Amino acid sequence: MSGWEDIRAEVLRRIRMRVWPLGAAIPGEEELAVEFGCARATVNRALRDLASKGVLERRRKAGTRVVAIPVRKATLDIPVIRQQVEALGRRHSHRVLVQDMRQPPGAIRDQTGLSERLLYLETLHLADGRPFVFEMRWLNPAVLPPLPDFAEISANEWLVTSVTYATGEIAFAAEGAGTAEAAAMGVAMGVALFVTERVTRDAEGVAITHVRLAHAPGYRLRTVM
Amino acid sequence: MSGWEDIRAEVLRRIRMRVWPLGAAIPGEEELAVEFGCARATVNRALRDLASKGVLERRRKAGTRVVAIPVRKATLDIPVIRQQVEALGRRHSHRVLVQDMRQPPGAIRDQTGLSERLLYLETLHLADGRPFVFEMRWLNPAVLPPLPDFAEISANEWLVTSVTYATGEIAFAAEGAGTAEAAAMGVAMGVALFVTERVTRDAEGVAITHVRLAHAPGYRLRTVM
DNA sequence: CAGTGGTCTAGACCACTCG
DNA sequence: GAGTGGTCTAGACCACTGG
Repeated sequence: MSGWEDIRAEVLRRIRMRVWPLGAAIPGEEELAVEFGCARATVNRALRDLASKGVLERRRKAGTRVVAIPVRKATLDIPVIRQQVEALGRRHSHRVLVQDMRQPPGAIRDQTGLSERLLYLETLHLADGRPFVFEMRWLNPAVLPPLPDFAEISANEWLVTSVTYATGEIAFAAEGAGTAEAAAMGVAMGVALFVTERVTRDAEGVAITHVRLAHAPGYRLRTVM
Repeated sequence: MSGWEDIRAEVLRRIRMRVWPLGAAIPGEEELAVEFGCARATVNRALRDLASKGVLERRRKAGTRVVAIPVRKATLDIPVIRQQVEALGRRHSHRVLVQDMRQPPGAIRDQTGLSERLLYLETLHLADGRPFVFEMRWLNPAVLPPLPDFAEISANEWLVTSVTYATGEIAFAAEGAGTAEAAAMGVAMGVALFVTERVTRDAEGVAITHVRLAHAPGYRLRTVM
């Protein structure tokens, strides 16, 4: 027993076996380093990892304790739509249905903090020619480089390469298909669609884009714990 | 400039400014440590963090390069339902609607790898007395401690404290309300519901439980990037 | 096989925060 | 104020893998 992953495993074992009960404090790093016969940095690495996964809670001076009611954390991959399609072994294409400048509605203004006129795009993404995702996007030209021809490269893909590593919020929901979605995706109104909504911001917190993706019926977002 | 977070910020800046273009290799840790005037371990920490977020790709011998088409990673919190409800400032309660031993249907057998008879539970979770989540759960008694009275403590909550830090898979989808869900939640058939499906496994990979949570209309799963 | 990242060590200082 | 985790350093060895 010496690597930090071994130490993490031993700590987990003690939690499972109730050697360290839920909600209880565990020994300090120094003490564990002595017991495990390793450097404190190694213990630190193991405990920090478990804290990042919601198993432990750590505070200076207060020490480390096992979380009483764990809030598990899972990691999601947010790929570009073209990659999603190609990962399924299908061919991606897209069609721009709407592109103009317009005033954002109230809901978009609230989420982005932008009230000026924005570029609005409706794009249908296809997998092997069949509807895959219906995208409704608002772009803030004020904080973007010169825009390309979105018939050539989808806004979805252009943004990840032109705006590297921005921050923002994501939300997932289930919604019945609206008029535009039903028409574009060839489904009945009200059919349950998986919807992803995202606001992307630059380093100063100014909104770059707001996008709403409605996925075709049957779509599942997966991950492991 | 000296902490690992400062170094991470500087690396990100260079990527955004295209000093290091998308897809290109960046200097080795040794070289960067000299340039930044810090220890190699500090550079390592910064680069490892960016790799875990999908910005960099690292391989021994091959070195570190900027990912050409970034796959952003987001972290989700998976709380216990009672915590979710209470975080909204509402009061949680639950009702067990069905509890018996039965043969799992094909879909559950495929996902869990279990074909023997399992304990089946249908539970309705309420927030301030109104339907919040409809839970359909399969439990494998063979790998569980003695079961409690699920009218007292919901299976959802009992499991997180009795089966600490298990692994498994999660999937999210949008589905129209089925017969059981429509009746239990008081909504019309076919209404779009946000559905969470989870398989939990013990250390040996044996399925402990399969659960399907149908959230009441309006539910949104949120996170930040 | 050799270069690069992955990890460990022993020691040190610091920042936060509980009491 | 003092105890605990957070981080940094300088050096070392190791594991993986590309050429």
